[in-house]
Amino acid sequence: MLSIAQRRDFRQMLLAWFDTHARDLPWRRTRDPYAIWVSEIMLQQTRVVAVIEHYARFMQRFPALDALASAREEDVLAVWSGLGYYRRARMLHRAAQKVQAELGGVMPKTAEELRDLPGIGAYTSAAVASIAFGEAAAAVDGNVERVLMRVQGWDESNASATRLRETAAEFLDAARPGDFNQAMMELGATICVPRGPLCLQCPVQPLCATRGEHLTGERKKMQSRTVSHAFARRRGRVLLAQRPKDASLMPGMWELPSLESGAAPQSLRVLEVKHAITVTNYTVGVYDFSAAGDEALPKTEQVMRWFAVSALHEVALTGLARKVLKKLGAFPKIAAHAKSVTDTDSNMGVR
DNA sequence: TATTCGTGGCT
DNA sequence: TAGCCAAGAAT
Repeated sequence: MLSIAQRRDFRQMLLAWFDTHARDLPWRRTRDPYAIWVSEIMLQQTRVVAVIEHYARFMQRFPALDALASAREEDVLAVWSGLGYYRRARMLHRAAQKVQAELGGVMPKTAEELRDLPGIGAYTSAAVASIAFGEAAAAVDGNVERVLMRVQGWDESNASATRLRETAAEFLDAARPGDFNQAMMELGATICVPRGPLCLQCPVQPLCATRGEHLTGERKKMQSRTVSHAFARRRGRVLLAQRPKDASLMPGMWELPSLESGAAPQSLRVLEVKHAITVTNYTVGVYDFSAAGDEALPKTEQVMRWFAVSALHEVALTGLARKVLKKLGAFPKIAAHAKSVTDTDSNMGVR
């Protein structure tokens, strides 16, 4: 364990490094608590590069808390489409409505109060409170845990969550808590990376007990599955199916209609893609029904609807559906702003 | 405490 | 290429 004087040195060295090496990220250019909140939710278990695009679109569409609170959930999901972990979007939306309805549209300013909002847990409450409001709360994410474990020379046998939280609080720079928290994460994301840490570039290397990789535990191995989906495009529209509202995975979102394996002739097979969702690796076969008659379209219990290709930006698509539609040239390259997203009159007898 | 929730880039 | 992994929260 570092001494009090060593922890003071650690803060000084880390913050000096952060002041000169911090990445220029969109959410670091604002002090708007709402904007910082949105960024923190998007960044949960999601890489910075993946967040940047979605963040810009989200803030353009929902620039302030009241705009998000008054939006429809399906429109929030459409902007979130492709980012994954869609529960985050639903809870962010609900939390905005709660702040608007119960708190007069004013965000809570302490970690403790933020913690009561849907989707805000131990990490996010501390991150928002420290970055947006200057509260001396230690934010402990995966980066911070890894940095602390290496600095202390701990492995998974002696680094409990409680111990890491307590240690993070002891390390925290109470004068610049927001910067310190971000600096710890920045260090973990760019220098103290999981595999092959760049110790020679590390600003706190002299204080680190490990100076290299540390032991990590076993990972659960992935399952593999083969699935088939139907693609049908007619007169600028594509046929999509809605996942059940009570599905555990991506409820209510739109995807290509499912096919029983072997239900479609091989002659219609136009594409094969690999797609991993949580613990399963999918091999996805896509069958083109565009030229087939209505009677040949897959029979399914799912709700199905024809969508204009030009308006697919406004639809809450699954990432897999988006990927396949892009590969088949059925996804708009420029953002469309069509008012009418669906055309129920062209349902063509499909259940 | 252990699972479940997406996706894409990297090695 | 087949994993590995990311600014976690809810249940």
